[in-house]
Amino acid sequence: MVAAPIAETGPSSGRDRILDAAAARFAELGFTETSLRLIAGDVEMKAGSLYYHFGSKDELFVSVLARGIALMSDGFDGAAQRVAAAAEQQDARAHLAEHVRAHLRVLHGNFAFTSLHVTSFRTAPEAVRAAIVPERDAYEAKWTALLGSLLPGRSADEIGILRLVLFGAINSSIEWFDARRGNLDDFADVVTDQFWNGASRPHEKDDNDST
Amino acid sequence: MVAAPIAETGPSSGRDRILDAAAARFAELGFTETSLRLIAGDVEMKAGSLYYHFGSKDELFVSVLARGIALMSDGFDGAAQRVAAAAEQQDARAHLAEHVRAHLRVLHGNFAFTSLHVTSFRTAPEAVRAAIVPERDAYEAKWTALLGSLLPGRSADEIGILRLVLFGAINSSIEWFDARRGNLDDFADVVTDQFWNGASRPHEKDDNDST
DNA sequence: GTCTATAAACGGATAGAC
DNA sequence: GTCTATCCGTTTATAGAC
Repeated sequence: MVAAPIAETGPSSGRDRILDAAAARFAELGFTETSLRLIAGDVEMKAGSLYYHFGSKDELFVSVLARGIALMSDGFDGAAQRVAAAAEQQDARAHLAEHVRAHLRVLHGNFAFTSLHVTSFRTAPEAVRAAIVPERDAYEAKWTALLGSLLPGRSADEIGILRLVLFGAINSSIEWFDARRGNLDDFADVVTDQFWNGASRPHEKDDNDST
Repeated sequence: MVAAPIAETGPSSGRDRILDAAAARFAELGFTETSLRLIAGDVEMKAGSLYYHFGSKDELFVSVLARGIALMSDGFDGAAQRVAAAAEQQDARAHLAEHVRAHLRVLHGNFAFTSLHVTSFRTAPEAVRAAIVPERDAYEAKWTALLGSLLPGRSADEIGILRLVLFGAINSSIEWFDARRGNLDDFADVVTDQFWNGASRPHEKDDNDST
């Protein structure tokens, strides 16, 4: 599945413009603090008009979250392809680094759609959570499988906890990382090194950067 | 400063009962989704009566957040005292483990007051954030100083990022850790080992547990 | 200290004109 | 496809009785 199909009506159709504006406001203010009147104002429409494109505020939010997951999932698959296509066989650390870079690039490169999964998912209406949980589970399963293959000595329980710890470390960066002040790939390398080698070992720079 | 002074009017005065109920609801539903009517109902009062104890909803939320930080800060100081009083001089890893355990124990042991700092701080009203930022900074500074002393080879920038990565890994546990299914001190040990030694090294159990 | 009553504003959602 | 107008519920906060 591809995350960004061009809509039939063109690149910036009414529906997509609403989706972009909604994502930006949800990311900025949270779900409940964002009113439909505010989103409508951002695309120079009236609140009632949104209901031609979306059935409810919940449905609009689900659409935004679904797009966020689709982008993350595509990013993971792209990283897996680059690893498979690498001329020299990569070691485990380089393999992990490729995926951490991909995750962080998509996360920060589509902030409005992806950050909501970190900040607003827990307090979202139950119906919203239920609608998006399967897609989230599928993405998390990719990571669990990856870590399991990279750390063959660990039990399934340990892999599960390590994934949560890694996600906590990486995803919390949306609350503080500022792309104008730091380089995202550099941060990805620091996190990978910390996770893989530990903070007590001197940091070795990863030169296997892909662009 | 002590975090839990007994109020003049007794252990469960009106004000403290409101504070406890508010914290529980804020943690469960978030700031905006929690109405004053709901909090009042939990303590068998009417919404208007809350204004005798608190000037506004914002002020009530700030009081909850401030108590959360005070508890975390006291927990850190307690860990520091245990380290200083240890008969044998502890190594860096054991020193870190003591503080990670203390942080996690206070975090999960006072969930209603502390989890809000992880889940609801970012979307809180600007006035609320401004009021609580100094206390948060002071707690973070304790950790920055600790990590700096434990990792003398690292630059201040690196220490800052490592603290954020560690906080992300630890604090995100409030979204998934269930004390009924897992042992919190065991998790603290896993996180400490992962942070200090890295996931690629076999896990060595820490026997220096304090009770 | 707690209550009732109410002000004033804002929310999601719908109906029907154009 | 978008607008206007409106319904109806909920919110924080205040005023004054008890």
